Amino acid sequence: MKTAPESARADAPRWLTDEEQRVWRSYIEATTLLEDHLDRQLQRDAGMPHVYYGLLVKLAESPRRRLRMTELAKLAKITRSRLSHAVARLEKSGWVRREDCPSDKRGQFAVLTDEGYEVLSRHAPGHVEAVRQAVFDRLTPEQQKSLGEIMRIVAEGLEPSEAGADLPWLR
Amino acid sequence: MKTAPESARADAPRWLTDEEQRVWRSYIEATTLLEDHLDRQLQRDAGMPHVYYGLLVKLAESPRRRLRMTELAKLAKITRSRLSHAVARLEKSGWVRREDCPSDKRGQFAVLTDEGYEVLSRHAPGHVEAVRQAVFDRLTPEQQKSLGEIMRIVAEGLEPSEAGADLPWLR
DNA sequence: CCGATTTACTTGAACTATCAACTTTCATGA
DNA sequence: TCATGAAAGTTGATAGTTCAAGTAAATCGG
Repeated sequence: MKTAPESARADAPRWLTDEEQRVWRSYIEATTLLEDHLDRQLQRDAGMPHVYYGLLVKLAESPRRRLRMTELAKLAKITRSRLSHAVARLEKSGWVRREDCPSDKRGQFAVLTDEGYEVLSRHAPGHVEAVRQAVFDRLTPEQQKSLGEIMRIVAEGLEPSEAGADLPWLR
Repeated sequence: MKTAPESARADAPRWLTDEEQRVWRSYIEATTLLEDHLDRQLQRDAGMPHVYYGLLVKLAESPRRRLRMTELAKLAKITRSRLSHAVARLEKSGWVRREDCPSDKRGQFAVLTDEGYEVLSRHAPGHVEAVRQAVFDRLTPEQQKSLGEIMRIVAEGLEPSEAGADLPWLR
């Protein structure tokens, strides 16, 4: 009778097959190259890294162009600490401003300034073009669909709070 | 007769459709969460970020466990500058050592030390397990195959030197 | 109402990344 | 042989990220 591999840590590691390795390497290469590419594109054209651009986008899409810090951090999938630093820098650039939350004195809103909105509008075309050229223009519609499904699955699996992943008795 | 959109910069931006946007957002979320996840896992367990782990892997796979700096940088898809700093840190940790290249006095080899190899062996199981849980365990074989193809295409499209992308007369 | 937690957010230090500038060596072609 | 330019790699300054620890306000359980 075999022991069920409850604690994989101790068991023989489930190595990747050759094919899985090829997939994984391609993943690493593509994501590294792409993130670098977009970072450079945006840094050069808009003067900010890709993540910061993403923050402005989230704000622009939000009612009254504002979001609570924690909310923004969740949407952008970054830590609150990282966001604090990022917003500090975006504030210095004049693209975001902070506002106190009236209902919760601990709370802060990050608000997209007009200048921030302007920067976004000005550089959005160049950015989507870069994304298109790097990704969508190269993939068939089926591949695009597939990519969406796959990334959705992976993202969901890693979503912080994994709904009690380490608290199995709560499931 | 319509003008061909040769210089997309000036034309109406080719915005992403709603579906394309969803795909793109999922991509961003998945890659952000995954890279963070693996960084934390490796930082906690092995004391180094994911990229550095990748460097050790490349070295371990190479003959005599060594690579020229430029070669390693190319394989890992990072700049030589970044690599210089990274190797300096890995040297400090005792996992890599530099060696002069006899045939080219400008050249340097990065060599994986025994200690480096040991660290790698020790933490590889935990790392593949993390990759499995986050990615392969969640995808069907078809999805895995599809992911490989897609990432290969994207990576190739971004490969530095794009084989004369800006030298169209050479194509 | 009060003490204990939790939540919201910030801070500073240590670390990593980027960019441009620099040194050294190699290759090329008069 | 010599000058010129390219290649290999490093460096230092600046910017961004992480982690642990911190403050202050809200909430929860008696």
